[in-house]
Amino acid sequence: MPALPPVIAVVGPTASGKTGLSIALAEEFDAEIISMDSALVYRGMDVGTAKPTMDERAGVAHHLIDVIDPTEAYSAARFREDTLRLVEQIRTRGKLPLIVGGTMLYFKALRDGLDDLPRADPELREQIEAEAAARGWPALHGELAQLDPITAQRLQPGDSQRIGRALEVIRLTGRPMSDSLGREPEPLPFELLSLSLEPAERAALHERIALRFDTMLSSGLIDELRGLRERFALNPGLPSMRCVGYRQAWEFLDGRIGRMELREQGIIATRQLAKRQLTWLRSMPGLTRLDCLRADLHAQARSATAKFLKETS
RNA sequence: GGCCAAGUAGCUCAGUCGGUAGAGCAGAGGAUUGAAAAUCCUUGUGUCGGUGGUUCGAUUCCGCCCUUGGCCA
Repeated sequence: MPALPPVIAVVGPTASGKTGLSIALAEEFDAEIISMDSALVYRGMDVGTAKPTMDERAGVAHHLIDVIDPTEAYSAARFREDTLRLVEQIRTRGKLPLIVGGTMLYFKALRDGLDDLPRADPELREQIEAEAAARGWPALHGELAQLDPITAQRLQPGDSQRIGRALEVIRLTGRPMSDSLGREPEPLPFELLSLSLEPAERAALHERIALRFDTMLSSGLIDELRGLRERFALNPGLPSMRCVGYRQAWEFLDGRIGRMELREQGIIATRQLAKRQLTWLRSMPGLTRLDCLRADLHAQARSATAKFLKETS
């Protein structure tokens, strides 16, 4: 049976060195990079997302960066569609697809697929949001318990996002969300090597996170957000403005917190993000785990990649 | 040097009319199906600054000492 074409993924928590490693791998193996990052999709959000610079992108093609405005929303489903299409296109050009990022829901959606559910409906979401503001999320959770007891049971009464989504699905389809879940996952049309960058010492990652956030502040994170607020009709509830760093900078620009709190809370939020990403990674099977703190990380990644390409050719 | 206040969890603090203490934040663990850098759940033993005294028993009352603020010299 013919071997499936190879694709490489580089995943890991924030500040684990994905960008640097992926560009090195792309140059060595003639790859194009597909960004798997829910924050890099936003045009104009460069500093606070640690987006690869124009220099870094000059030598290696990057995809799924700067694809929407900060007023818009992307999704796991769109990522999966876009990525499957891009993998095909990149292979047509004779290049290696290299998927890089830290948005683990997107990664799961890519690997396992998604069930057949309706896409988000902004107006309906607004409506549900308004109901929640009036009655509280526990009340909507109670309503969900009537309409979709299976889903309601696995959700906490305060889990606004999932309760809202479950109600949205019912109102759009007339059927409970639980009816549509749990089909057999379809296999990916390619062979995937997943390199997972995980720090042996969490404290060392925390150090990097603090240093990087200070760099973001001195590189103009606040000015960047100020400019975005002038160019776009933004509000703090938008997915883009809930991104780590931007949320805190927003509070700072509104005068609700000072510079010290901005720094402290930004670093804390980044650490908590990294922790959630690591929780995802620990639960995921089939990853090739590398210690992102080791000096020979690139060499290890290179040799794992070369071995994989040899096996799949 | 004198007076006053404060020293309790990594941080900010509450509290014990004397029976060895608990919140928020941080940290840690977990969940995760079209907003996911989101959203949510679980998790708190620490010489209660030190040392003497009173007491059956002191983190709590008293003395002294130390540290940090403030005021006065």
